[in-house]
Amino acid sequence: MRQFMTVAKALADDNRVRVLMFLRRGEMCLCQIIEMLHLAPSTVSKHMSVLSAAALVEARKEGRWMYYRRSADATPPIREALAWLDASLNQDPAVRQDAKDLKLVRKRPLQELCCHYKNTA
Amino acid sequence: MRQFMTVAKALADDNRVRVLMFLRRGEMCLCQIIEMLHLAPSTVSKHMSVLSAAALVEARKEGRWMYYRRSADATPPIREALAWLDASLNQDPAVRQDAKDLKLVRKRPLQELCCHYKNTA
DNA sequence: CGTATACTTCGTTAGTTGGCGAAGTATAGG
DNA sequence: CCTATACTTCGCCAACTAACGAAGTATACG
Repeated sequence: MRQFMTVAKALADDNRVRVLMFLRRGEMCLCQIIEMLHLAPSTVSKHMSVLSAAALVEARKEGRWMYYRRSADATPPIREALAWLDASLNQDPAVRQDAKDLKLVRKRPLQELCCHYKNTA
Repeated sequence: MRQFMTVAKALADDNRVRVLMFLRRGEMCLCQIIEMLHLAPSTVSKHMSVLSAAALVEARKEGRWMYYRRSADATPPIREALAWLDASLNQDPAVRQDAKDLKLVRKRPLQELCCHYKNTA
């Protein structure tokens, strides 16, 4: 029950759900997620730790960068949760717009994105 | 997105999830749910309105009593959500204990249960 | 080393949510 | 009608949460 509620509460926030939809297409650097959400780095970092604690995403550190992806070896409950999400939001206008924006963000070099600490590009 | 979030937020509360698990076995009167949750009638009523707004349950009025059941003609997203819930919690100890208690509550006549307003039976 | 960069942790604040009891609404029964 | 009962709505309070910026940690690079 406790475990289920951790997942349920993780899914009860718009921005975290958006991130999970971003990650359908593969892993992302934190700075890319920051760019997509237009939120403060500390806020996004917290969101990712919530998703991570719920085992909805896995994290990987590479040098100074953190990469996140949907959990690969997810348990059946987690897989069902993500299936529900995908089924519900696949056709969603906001999610589709995000997917469009994401394509552009993925094309930009990481160095350009990772400057959320001096300017708000 | 908005619709999905309504459902996700409805599932982000322990007591509401418990109610959805109660309703696996068929419809229940509000007073039975009150008895199971041991919460104030007004609180339970609010919980049920949240589940109702999310289309996770349907309500039926019969005289002075309100009956609730899992939505019969639920949309695919709602069905996926409930499937996720069932898959995650079927083996859960707390849910199993609730199921035991529920069997006893169902056997008691409604008149006996519906007295949450004078005594706390 | 020391500095810059990427991220995390901490403390604060504003908004949300779950709980209650009191008051309001609706229905059954005298 | 009038009362009792079943539920809902409202107003309040305590607890939680998302957001931020400032300070802290870790890694690359001169």
